[in-house]
Amino acid sequence: MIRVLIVDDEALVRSGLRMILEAMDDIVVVAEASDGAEAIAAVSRHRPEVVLMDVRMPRMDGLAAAARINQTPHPPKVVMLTTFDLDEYVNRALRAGAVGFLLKDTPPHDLAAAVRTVAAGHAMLAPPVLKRLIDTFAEREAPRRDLARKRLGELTAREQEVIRAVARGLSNAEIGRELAMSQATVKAHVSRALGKLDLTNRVQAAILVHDAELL
Amino acid sequence: MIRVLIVDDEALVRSGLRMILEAMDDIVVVAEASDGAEAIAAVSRHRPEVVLMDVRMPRMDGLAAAARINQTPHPPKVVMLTTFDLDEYVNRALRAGAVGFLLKDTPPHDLAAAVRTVAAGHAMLAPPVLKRLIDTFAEREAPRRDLARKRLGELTAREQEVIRAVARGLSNAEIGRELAMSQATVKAHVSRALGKLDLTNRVQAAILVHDAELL
DNA sequence: TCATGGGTACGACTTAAGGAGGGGGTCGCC
DNA sequence: GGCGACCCCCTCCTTAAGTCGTACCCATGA
Repeated sequence: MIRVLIVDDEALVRSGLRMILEAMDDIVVVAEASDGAEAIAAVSRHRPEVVLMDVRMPRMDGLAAAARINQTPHPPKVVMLTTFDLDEYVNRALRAGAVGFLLKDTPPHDLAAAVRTVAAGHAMLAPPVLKRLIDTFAEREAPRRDLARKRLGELTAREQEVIRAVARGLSNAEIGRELAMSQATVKAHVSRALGKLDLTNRVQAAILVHDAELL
Repeated sequence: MIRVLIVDDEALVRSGLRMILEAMDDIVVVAEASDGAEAIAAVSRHRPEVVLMDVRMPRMDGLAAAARINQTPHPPKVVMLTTFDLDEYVNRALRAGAVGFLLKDTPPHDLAAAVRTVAAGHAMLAPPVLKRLIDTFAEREAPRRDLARKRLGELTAREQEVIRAVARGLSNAEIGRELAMSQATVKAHVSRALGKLDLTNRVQAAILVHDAELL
């Protein structure tokens, strides 16, 4: 039997979820809570394996509650529920330690499957949410990274070496030692690189390298 | 009818997949290919909606092929297949534009469901893969970020403001103008912040702020 | 062939950053 | 009222960073 805690500020939503889940013979709803604070209390009292929790709630919201719940000794798997798939929620929820993210219009069958999936230790995201996550991951980050790489690509090999060392926080003297060139040459490379990249100081260059995700 | 292209270097795997998929009455396998190069040719010839492609193949591997396929005008949805859930593959595959990632031991029913899911425009990852993705996303990055935040938290409010401005690549003079304080004060704040953080120059501070993902 | 241009390298010079050591001021708290 | 923490500012000084001019190597091609 998978022990589930339902958290939502609307009683109607809670009873709807309860009905769906209680219909499964391997799932039991051990408690309900109507906000984050109650949820935390309910977790320690009822020790559920899975928590289905709304994102938006009065007093303490689902994200904060999820974070708190995941700091307890043997935390249950937290699945966030939401009406809309707002991606800032997704990222924050995952960082808060949630292992699932479902839309409230998920069909009963899928809901039960999701509960079983997370109870089995797997992560589970509704397709639109997953798609959004991938988009964020693969595309939203990529343009800045790719632009940064492209810009760095305009530098000569030696300039790139120097600029990467700059981005590690090294001084010109340290770079000179590391790359076996005089400090004057390091400065010349940095200066030429800054000119090519249209930057005014080495901190900006360091930021660019970090955006390019090249250490 | 969902038109599918199967790409794998082993004929046995191809016929296995074909058998599973052809058993579904809404899916048709329009072609097979045995490596990445063939896959690209087959995509332009047969215009499939979904491509099921092995990651590891001779000549051109699945990741490279996926990237090339996604550069074509109306690219099909690419689902990567793999035996093991090596996460470097996952990240690279998603960056290459793949919208799905399945393990080869996926049950027939799930395989068909995955094909329908991606054909419907959704993303689809096998649970272990998804879990790994989330872990990478939510946890592997987190420690460094949290440590950086903790360290920055030791600074006073004003010091933090100054250091964040530093991390944007501003000079002391610019920071002074922006925060309405003299350049001397900016220097004093920077200097004390560097001392507290045990750093030797502003580039290192900038890196720290970027690790903290603030700004 | 020798002229040209890009890459690399250096030193001299100017400007920015950082350190040391102060002096005030406000605010909250014992 | 004294104390500590934070904030703001200053001067003097040292060191680091950035700019400019120049020189050399070497490939490319007119």
